[in-house]
Amino acid sequence: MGETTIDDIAKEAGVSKATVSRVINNSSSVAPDTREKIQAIIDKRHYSPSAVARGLSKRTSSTIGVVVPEVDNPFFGEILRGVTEIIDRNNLSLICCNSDDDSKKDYKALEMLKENRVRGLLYTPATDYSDKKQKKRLEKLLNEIDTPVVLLDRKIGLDFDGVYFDDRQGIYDATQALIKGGHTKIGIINGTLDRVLARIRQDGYLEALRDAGIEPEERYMFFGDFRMGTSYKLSSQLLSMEDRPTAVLTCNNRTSMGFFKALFERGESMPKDIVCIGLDRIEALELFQTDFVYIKRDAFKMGRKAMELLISRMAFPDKPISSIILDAPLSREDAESLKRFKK
Amino acid sequence: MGETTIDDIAKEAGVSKATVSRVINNSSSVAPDTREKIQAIIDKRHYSPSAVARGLSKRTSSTIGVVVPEVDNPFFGEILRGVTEIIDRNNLSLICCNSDDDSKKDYKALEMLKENRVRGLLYTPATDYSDKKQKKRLEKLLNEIDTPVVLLDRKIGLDFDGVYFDDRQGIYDATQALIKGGHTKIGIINGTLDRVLARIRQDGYLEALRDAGIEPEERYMFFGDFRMGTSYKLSSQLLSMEDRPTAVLTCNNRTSMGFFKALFERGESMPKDIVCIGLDRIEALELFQTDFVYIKRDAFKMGRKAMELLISRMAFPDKPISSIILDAPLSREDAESLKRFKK
DNA sequence: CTGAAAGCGCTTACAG
DNA sequence: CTGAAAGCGCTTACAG
Repeated sequence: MGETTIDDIAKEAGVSKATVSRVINNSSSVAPDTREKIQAIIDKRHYSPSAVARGLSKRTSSTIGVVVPEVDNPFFGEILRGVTEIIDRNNLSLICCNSDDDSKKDYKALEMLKENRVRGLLYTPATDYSDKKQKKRLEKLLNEIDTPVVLLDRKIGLDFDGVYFDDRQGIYDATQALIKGGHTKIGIINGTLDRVLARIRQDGYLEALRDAGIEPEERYMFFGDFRMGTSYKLSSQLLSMEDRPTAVLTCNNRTSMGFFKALFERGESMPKDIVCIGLDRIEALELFQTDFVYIKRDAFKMGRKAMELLISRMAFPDKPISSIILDAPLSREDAESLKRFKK
Repeated sequence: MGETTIDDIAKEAGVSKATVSRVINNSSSVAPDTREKIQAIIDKRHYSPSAVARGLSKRTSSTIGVVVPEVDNPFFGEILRGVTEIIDRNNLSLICCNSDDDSKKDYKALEMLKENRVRGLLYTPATDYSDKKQKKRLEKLLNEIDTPVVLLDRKIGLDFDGVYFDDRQGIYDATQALIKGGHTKIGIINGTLDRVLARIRQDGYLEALRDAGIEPEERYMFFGDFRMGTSYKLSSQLLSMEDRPTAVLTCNNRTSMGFFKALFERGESMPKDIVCIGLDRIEALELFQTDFVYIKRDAFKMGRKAMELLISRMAFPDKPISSIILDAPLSREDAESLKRFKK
């Protein structure tokens, strides 16, 4: 029988579809009794207007696009939960893309979102697009989408709104806490420095060392790719060094996992044999490793903030570009906990 | 300047928009040189046709709807990764909804998907809709959406395609493995039995006990809600029983977490003090609890299979309804591992 | 308060 | 091989 359309309703009610449209949208005034009659028919037939027809007609859509690099990483899962909460509250809908940290898929997702004429875009770039040509191309594409965009978690030096964590400060504080605990040989398992995420973290680490008058040692710095397997290998190397660090920073949740795997495999434990501060919570780890201190990033909040920023941008297209920086504090800052860092 | 439309391209090329449409869609033949000319203009202007206008015109869309109860649960994260993989491969797009296991949000999501005239629907019901009236209402809504639907992970007794895990068999096997290890007092931390997910698991448990001639003991059965906090409480109760079980089944990943939290808090360990088989992997747990045996469900595969089933349903609307049952084997079945279950 | 008409950006028979 | 025209299901000035 096909979907019921506004025409069907209009006919059954004996009015024009303009009038039906008015009651649907509660726009200009409609005589109370015709409104009721129309509403009754709508209810009876469970009619709901086509969002796509409406979108075309109004030249605007109510769908938001989001692209994340790893849907199955709890960090992004939390972000998505935050995003969907605000989406729901505003009667929007969400087209969700997974880029798998692959720039090809990233482009493809963006193209798709462009075709879908999304009303706004939440975007976590798959890579840094540090190559100038690539960046130009990305910028062009983003502009073609011609809709507000809010960057998520990863800066790429383009002029868009964004929500980020203060990872630099987080790592700085962590490093400092370790130093205060008496450590001077502090290792770091990071990503390669051509990724801005890694550079920022490295900066926090180096700065804290220098501020404490400690000369950074290159052999204590390990650069991988934020994946567990790589971190596992690097951590094994680190742990078997002759003159190894007494404390280690692991720069994301996957990296921490790799580190602990390597550590436990050696029959060592924390903080007895070595101390570690990680970036991001690892829930299951807390079951037994109750004194794991980590840099706490509230991804749920990031999702909410980003979506709110997007909505505000949609409302005020001309307001100045803004970046929201969320803090990334240590999960514990009480003296009690920090004492455990003592060498 | 507004988005470029098919009209702009047509004018610049000096042809009708019908012809432009033909080159975009590669439909009927177009003279090679006009095709090239048009394509050049399209490329130059980075034109891509509006999916919404096309959808309206073709009376069909290329977007799929998905509703999951917890975006931030790794289990559903994996499912989404599987889904997006097939989505990408078929040039579809995904509208993603999070129901938070709340039937109000569930309805709302479905309504929204209906308005968006999705081409197909992957649906994990928030609740069982076991109330007859509720179920009728849900069925009606699902039918109004008037599009193929594939149920994910949760059966609700409606006549749709679906992909499920064989949890009953999984729990059966787990129970049997414990029995073979000499256990007769086997506890279970399950969800309330008005949820079909819990009933199925309970069935597997009871059946295995009976098949072994063991009389099920009510006091060893605990019914919560599949959340960690609840499981923690129930597990604490179980662990402090006078005549407590020597082995326990935990019926999802959150439940296992709650169990281990309670266990470790008591300073007990596994398998020394008690044995546990869980449902679903807990990656971080493997860092130290390397002998945790669990019922393995490949959520990534479930996502892929479900999306493939949906596509095949879209292609063959009249084929008979089918359910795909994915197996849920023990993570280890070697004698070596199972030996650890020995009482 | 209400309707006729134009328009949103496409596709697709139908002619030629 | 190509174009004019109708239509997809809505919304929105414009009249009345």
